[in-house]
This record gives sequence, structure tokens and C-alpha cells, in this order.
Amino acid sequence: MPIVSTTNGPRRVTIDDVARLTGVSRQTVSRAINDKPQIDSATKQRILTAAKELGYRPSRFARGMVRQSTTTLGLVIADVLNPFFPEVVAGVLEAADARGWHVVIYTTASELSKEREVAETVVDHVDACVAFMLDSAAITRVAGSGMPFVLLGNEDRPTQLSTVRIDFDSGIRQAFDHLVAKGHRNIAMIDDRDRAKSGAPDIRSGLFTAVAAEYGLRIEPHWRQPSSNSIQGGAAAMERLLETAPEVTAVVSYNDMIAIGAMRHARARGLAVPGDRAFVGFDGLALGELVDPPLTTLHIDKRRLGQAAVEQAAAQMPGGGGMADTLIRTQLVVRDST
Amino acid sequence: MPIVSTTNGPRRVTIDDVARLTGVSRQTVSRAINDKPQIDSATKQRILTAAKELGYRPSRFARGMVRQSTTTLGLVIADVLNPFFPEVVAGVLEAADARGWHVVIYTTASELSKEREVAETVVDHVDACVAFMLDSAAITRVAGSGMPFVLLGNEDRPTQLSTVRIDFDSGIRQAFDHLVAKGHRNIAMIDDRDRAKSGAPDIRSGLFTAVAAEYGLRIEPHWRQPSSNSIQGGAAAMERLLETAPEVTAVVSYNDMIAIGAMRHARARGLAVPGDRAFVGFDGLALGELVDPPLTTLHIDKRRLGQAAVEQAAAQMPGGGGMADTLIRTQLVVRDST
DNA sequence: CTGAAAGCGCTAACAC
DNA sequence: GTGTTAGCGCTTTCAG
Repeated sequence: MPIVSTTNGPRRVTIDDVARLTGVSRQTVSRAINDKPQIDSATKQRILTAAKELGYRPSRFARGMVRQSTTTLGLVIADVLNPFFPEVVAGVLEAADARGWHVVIYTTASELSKEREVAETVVDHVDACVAFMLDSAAITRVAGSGMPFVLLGNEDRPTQLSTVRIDFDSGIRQAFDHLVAKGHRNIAMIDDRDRAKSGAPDIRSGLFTAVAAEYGLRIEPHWRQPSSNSIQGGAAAMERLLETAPEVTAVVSYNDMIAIGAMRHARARGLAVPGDRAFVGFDGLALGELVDPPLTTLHIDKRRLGQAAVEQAAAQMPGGGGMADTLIRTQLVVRDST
Repeated sequence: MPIVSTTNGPRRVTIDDVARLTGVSRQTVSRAINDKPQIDSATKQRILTAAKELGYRPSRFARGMVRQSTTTLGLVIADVLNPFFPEVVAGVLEAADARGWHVVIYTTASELSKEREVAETVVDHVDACVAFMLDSAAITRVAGSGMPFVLLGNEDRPTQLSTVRIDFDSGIRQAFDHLVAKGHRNIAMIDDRDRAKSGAPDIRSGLFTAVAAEYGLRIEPHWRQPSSNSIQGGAAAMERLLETAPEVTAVVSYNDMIAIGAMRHARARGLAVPGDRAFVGFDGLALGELVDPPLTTLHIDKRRLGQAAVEQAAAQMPGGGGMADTLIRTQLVVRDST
């Protein structure tokens, strides 16, 4: 019994253990494991059996070191349960798969502290990163690590990073054009609370006010309600709107989830949609055409967003084209909520 | 000019490159990079600057080799766009995060060949795997690799693997109880086509027939329609049902997506729901309460499914409890579609 | 067909 | 504070 014993848990079983047990050299084991041609099939069998018995598993790291490594992409999103993200993820997965990249997924719940934590983890564990992030420190941490980095959906932040952003400006204009044509004059907005919290300048709210002014529309401060990013949040915000701003006849929301919550709440309160209140969402979720009434929305191609992000990450790898930006345009999809 | 030049692309910049440039030892660079205490802060700055300039990034693999490695979980699902999976993913992410595990996500589109391909990739790149898989070869490949493996949602396959499965048996009984109590006698089922394709014995269809028999209900073969796993698929299956089996008054579907497609199609055809046709789904997606009419469904705790899977994978790691199984019970949620 | 030597890029342990 | 010496576990030469 040795005086000192490593406490590293049950020590990893290595290729040498298998070699020892089988009485062959390490290389021969390697050949067997990797299915190389030059090996006697009997020896191979013997080795494979021994390996299985010992529970031998090659070390990813040792292999990665010696082989030309696979590239792993970190994908940072707020929350898989928000239906916006799965579509982006699908695009990322597709584009990553096409390049033979692996993708590790991290969620932040849009919490700034969690974003920082994820940033810390990411820099150590992936080769490139595409991220929905709001926190400056987190963004700086990842971008500053030197790895290819693409910032997603953060329209508020002026930056010299590679980004994929959504053209809110033209989106809001499309919404106003549509609503004004329908005769609305008192238009409210339900915005995302989390963006405001991030401390970044809120371009969207400003945009909303500016565009309203362009159209010569009145716009009261309390016509802009913040909301958590969910159906419940939208409903709560709508409740506030109903109480404090009954004169409003149309509301445009930060996204479809919020819009759906707001719309349902209006209905639950006995209001007709679009008769008493009209609603326009933002995102163009599949969900929007399933609800009642189907939601008018500013559709964005979320899948393409994901693909573009991966392409831009790839462009930052040695030999790529370098930094790039993509602006995703919105498309107004008129359904029955307006 | 050398006669031979390595074509390995732009050779990786290593810690030694930084050391050379800075005129210090490799170790000192390491200290600077890893923010270790015993280093002169001036030297540190100099090194960090040089590192950034060279674009130096530590190798994940070399680090992983020398440090005690992080564990990476492979998560194999069919498709992120199917709202069933994001909920599972959320559970997996949550449980994995709690253990400090990273999760790499792979999708198969339920295609058997893709499953095999993913299996091949997975065994080389992760330390444990939880997977929705139908293909025997793929399952065997991963399970046989010796890594902790948990098979998900594959109720049809008798197996001695660690699994998390859904209690379809009691689910179908709950559906029948409910439907029969509502006076239905001619009950159809829309099943998932992909499961049938997998060649595994289809327990669910058998179950459906068996339970119908128990209730003394007539059941025609064409009352069981296969469907692709989507709203469109459900609609198409419903169309067939309407044409070939007008006597059916209630339909239970393999999942909510299919049920929603079927229900909407019935409505589009001018039928009243639940008046003319009743619908019960399976899964309990959030979506189900948003559609019109809200869908009666057999709810399953998908998040817990994901968590359970991770726990079972952990149990298979050295020092864990070993193999385990979880059976997830369904809960009937009655809404307005019945 | 098999083995021996070398080294992937890094950090831990110990010198200085 | 900093450098030196050893490996981590594997695959890739290259010899036999």
C-alpha cells in the first residue's frame, strides 16, 4: 500500500493501460482503436475487447492536440423557451454543420451578471462565438479575447464589432405606415424592459418617438410601456395601457410574444381586435399565425440571422474576409390583428 | 527560403512565440495569461500586449490535457424548431449548468442516416450523451462507445440502456377515459410517421388499438393515420380522415403540433370544434393554450425530462449510481377542443 | 504487421 | 520574480 495515493478520483484509463493489459505497444492499440489498416485482425479484436473491458475512452484533448482540431462555436442566447431563439439556433446549427463546426449553447436569461459569467466561460472553451448580449463588460470580455466574435441583435450599441442587427428603423416606419393608413392616430408601444435595463441607449424608443413625430402624431410618455419579454409581460403592460391610456387605438410591441400577450389581454377585457384595438408584433414567429386573431407583424428572417452570424464568425478566422456586418430587413405581414 | 514549407495553414501562434517575442520564458507568459500572482506587473503588461499583437489564443486542448478537463455533454434532438424540444433543451441546459457541464447540440431531423452521422461525431467529441434517437445503429454506436448515454423518448425499443421515457400507456388511457365520458365512440389516431419508419415495433399504435378494445370500441385500420411531425402533417392527415372516415368524432394525436394542424384543418373545412370533432393532443406545449380553441392535451413535463436525462448521464460517470430509468407521467389538461 | 522516438501546447512543481 | 524540467494522452513519423 503506497503512502501517497493520487486523489484525482479514479485515474483515467489511458491507452497505455490497454497496451499493458494486451501486451502490445501503445501504437498498436492506437491502430486498433482508430480502425487503421495495418494491424492483424486477431490482435485488433483482442485489443478492442480489452479496451472495452477497461472502459477505455480516448481523451478528446490529447486527440485534439495532435490532430488538427475541430472548431467549436459558442452560441449565446437569452432563453431557448422564447420562440424567437430556436429559429436563430436552427440557422446557426445549419451553417455550423455545413462547416463541420460544433456548437455549444449557453443561455443568459438576459441577466447581465449571467452574461458576464458566460463570457468568462466562453473565452476558455470555444474557438469562436456568436452572442446575443447586452452587457458591455461581457461583450468586451469576449471580443477582447481575440476570438472571432459576432454580436447579435444589439441595435442600440454603437460598436466596431462584427454584428448582425435588425433594421428597426425601417420596421417601425412600416408599422406606422400601415397603422396610419388604417386610420390610427393614437399609437402606443410596448417595449422590452431588459433592453432598457442594460443601460445602453435605447434606439428603439427614440425611433418610435421620432417616427411618430414625423407622422405628426401625438405621443404621450405613458404610451410607452416597458414589459418583460413574455406573454404575461405583454398582458401586464396592456393592462397598464388600458388604464392609463384608453385613447390609444393601436399598439406596436417589441416582439410577437409581447404583442400576443397584449392582444389576448385586450380581448379578455372585452375589447374587439382589431375593432377596438389593433396590434402589430415584431419578429414574425410561426406562433403569430396560430393565435386568434392572427397577428400582423414585422417579420424578420431569424434563420438567416443565425446563418449570417456563423458566416461572419468564419470570416474572422485566419484567411477569412475579416469583419462584416449584416442588417436584417423586416417585412410587414398583415394579418387580422390590424 | 525553405524548400519545404508546412501547408498547415497559418501555423498556430503558441505560447512560445509570445515568449520569444517578449524575451521571457514560456512559463512567465503562462503566468501573465492566466493572471497568476507571482509576476512583475510591468513584465505582465508587456507580455499581454505582445500576446494580443500576435493574436495568441491558448489552445483549449493543451489546457484541457493538463488541467482536469471540463465535461461536455452531447445533446441530440430532432429539430429545434419543433417546440417540444426547446423545453427539453431548457431542462438539459439547466441541469448541465448546475454541474458545470457544457452542452453541444446536434440535430438529426429524425433522419436515420443523419442520426448515424451524428452518432459518429458525438463519440469523438463529447464525454456523455443524451439523445433522441430512433436508429438502432446510431444508438448502438453511441451506447457502445462506453460513454454515459441516455436514450430519450424512445418508448418502442426494449433496451437495457438508461432511458427517460414517457408513459404513453397511461396517457392513452386518460385520453380514452375523457373522450368516452364525453360520449365519443369513434376515435381516431394520428400517429408520427417517422417513428413508424424507424422500424421499431410501434408500441403506441398497438396501445391505441388495445385500449380501444378494452373500452369495447370499434376501431378501423384507416382510423390510424400517419403524419409528418408538423402542423401541415396534421392537417393532411385530418384531410384523409375526413374523407375516408367521416364517422369519426374524436381524434387523438401523437403530439400537439399534429393535433393543432388537424384541428385547424377541421375548422377550415367548416366543422365545429369540439361540436363536430374533438381533438386531444399530446405534449402540453405552451402553444396549445394560445390556439383557438385551446387544445385539450396530455401534458408532459418536458423540462423535467431534460433534467432527468442529465442526472442519469451523471449517474453513469465514475462514482455515480449507475444505470437508471425514468418514466414521465402524463397529465390530462382539459381545455376547449374536447 | 509492429515498436520506438518525438512532439502537439500547455501548466505544475520545483529550482534559482 | 523568473526559468527549468516534466509530463498530460495521444498520433505521427520512421525503423524494424
